Amino acid sequence: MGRTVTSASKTPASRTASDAMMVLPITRQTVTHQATEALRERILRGMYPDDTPLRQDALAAELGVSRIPIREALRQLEAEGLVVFNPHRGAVVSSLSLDEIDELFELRSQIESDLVRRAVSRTTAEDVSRAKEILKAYEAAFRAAEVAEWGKLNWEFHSTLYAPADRPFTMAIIQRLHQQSDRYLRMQLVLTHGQSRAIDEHRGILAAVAAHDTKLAAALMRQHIVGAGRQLVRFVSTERQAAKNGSLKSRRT
Amino acid sequence: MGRTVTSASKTPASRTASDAMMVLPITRQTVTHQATEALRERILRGMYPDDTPLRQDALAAELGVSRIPIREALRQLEAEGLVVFNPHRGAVVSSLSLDEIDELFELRSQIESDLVRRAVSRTTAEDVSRAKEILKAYEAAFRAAEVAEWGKLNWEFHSTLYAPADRPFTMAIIQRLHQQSDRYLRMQLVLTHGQSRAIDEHRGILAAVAAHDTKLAAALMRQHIVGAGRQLVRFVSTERQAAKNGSLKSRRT
DNA sequence: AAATGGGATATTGTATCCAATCTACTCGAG
DNA sequence: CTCGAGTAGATTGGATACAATATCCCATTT
Repeated sequence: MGRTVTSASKTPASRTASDAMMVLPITRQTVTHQATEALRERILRGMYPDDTPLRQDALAAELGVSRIPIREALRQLEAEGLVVFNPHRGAVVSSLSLDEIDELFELRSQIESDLVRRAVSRTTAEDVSRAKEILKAYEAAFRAAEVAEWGKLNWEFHSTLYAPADRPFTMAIIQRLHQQSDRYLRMQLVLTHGQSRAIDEHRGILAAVAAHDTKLAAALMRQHIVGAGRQLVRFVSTERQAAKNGSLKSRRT
Repeated sequence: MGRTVTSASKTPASRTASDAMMVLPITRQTVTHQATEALRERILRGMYPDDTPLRQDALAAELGVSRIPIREALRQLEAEGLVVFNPHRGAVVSSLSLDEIDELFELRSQIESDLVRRAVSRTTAEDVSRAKEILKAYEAAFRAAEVAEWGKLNWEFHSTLYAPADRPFTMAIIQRLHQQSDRYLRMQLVLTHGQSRAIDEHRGILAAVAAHDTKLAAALMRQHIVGAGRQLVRFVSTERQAAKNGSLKSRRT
């Protein structure tokens, strides 16, 4: 019974090394696919902040392709919830309200704590050591505030813990929710320079999983996500308040 | 605080009446949008069964448009999980394995029972009477095996119960999961001519909601979904076994 | 001075056309 | 007779070109 790791199937440790060897044999990537990945990456990295209008011509020129693959990519990202289309007016990067961010994290905590619960009993020593490896890289990226790496590694850590549950369908959904939350978490990470309880919490969760303490692992995971959500809502709240005041001030000049 | 009903915002009772008046003023629908809806509808109705290859030329001719809007529609449906793309080989209607169907319903039961739990205390008498109206139409469609109506009404009933929870984000996700499950439930509905406990179960759930019995409502909802999932897995299992035997026999000739 | 209307401009939406790739079939060699 | 190479047809992927729509500015009017 093979476990599905939902597109995060690259082994995390040897990723940089294997990429060149894995990808070269299959240069069979369609331009639309590449455009989708490029745009998703840029949105997630915060290169295009919330509510940025996404001009098809500009994106096409930037990526060196025509508008057709851009449009198809935007459609896909729309369905992923990263952009919003307005007929004849173009697409903009989607923006979550505070309520939606709150809801997002509550939903995540519910689903992901359940995933851990299902996974723990099936988790092998190998799984744990893999998670440990990822966690090491994660902490480095976290401290260095390397937002690009951080997001990937955060997902890899979580998904490694969930993988033994063997729930590909649920994983795909959770991965999208992670995408959405990471957009804002990264922002917070950059501006707070890594002030967070995330590292300790991750270690605690991993320890509980390694000890096969199902209840504890699930509870810690829930707390971890709920806590991160609360913290993030506060952060975004003050950020937006500041931005609003700033725009008011500048409008007044 | 307005409740979001996630695109099912048409009031169900006056739908047929209001459609003509509501839609005519804004004929501003893009062809891509119409194509997306048309194709989604057809897949959900079972007009294109699982694994049907979706030829862009054929679809374009059928809808009387060029291939561009078709391709964009297919991209969107891909992100919704209804079709799968193979580079340079075209799109096919996606197919769920038995394990995935099982997982789908377990996930639904988890999320939806939680939604009911949150909703009950805020449910008004008006909400209940609306649900009652929908249920009436639902039962009629169910008995008549009008698959097209049935699916919509089933979702409307469920979403009406969940709406007071005020969880737009979760609702959007659940709506997609409903889409996936309905594809198979409809098949079952047609072939079993409405043999199901669904009607009684819906009434029971609504009664519990009306009585503001949170625990009972949530428990019944969970049972309803889990039960439907189990029944469906059995049904699809035998269906596929039969299909396989049939194809074996025909291959032997 | 404010509001309204018209037109220029920018941007998106769709169709047509060409290139790249896959599939299936034929033909020939072993 | 089987297997493989090669070629023809079909189909998708992508670019260019054109049409439809929205936005913005400015003139004109009240």
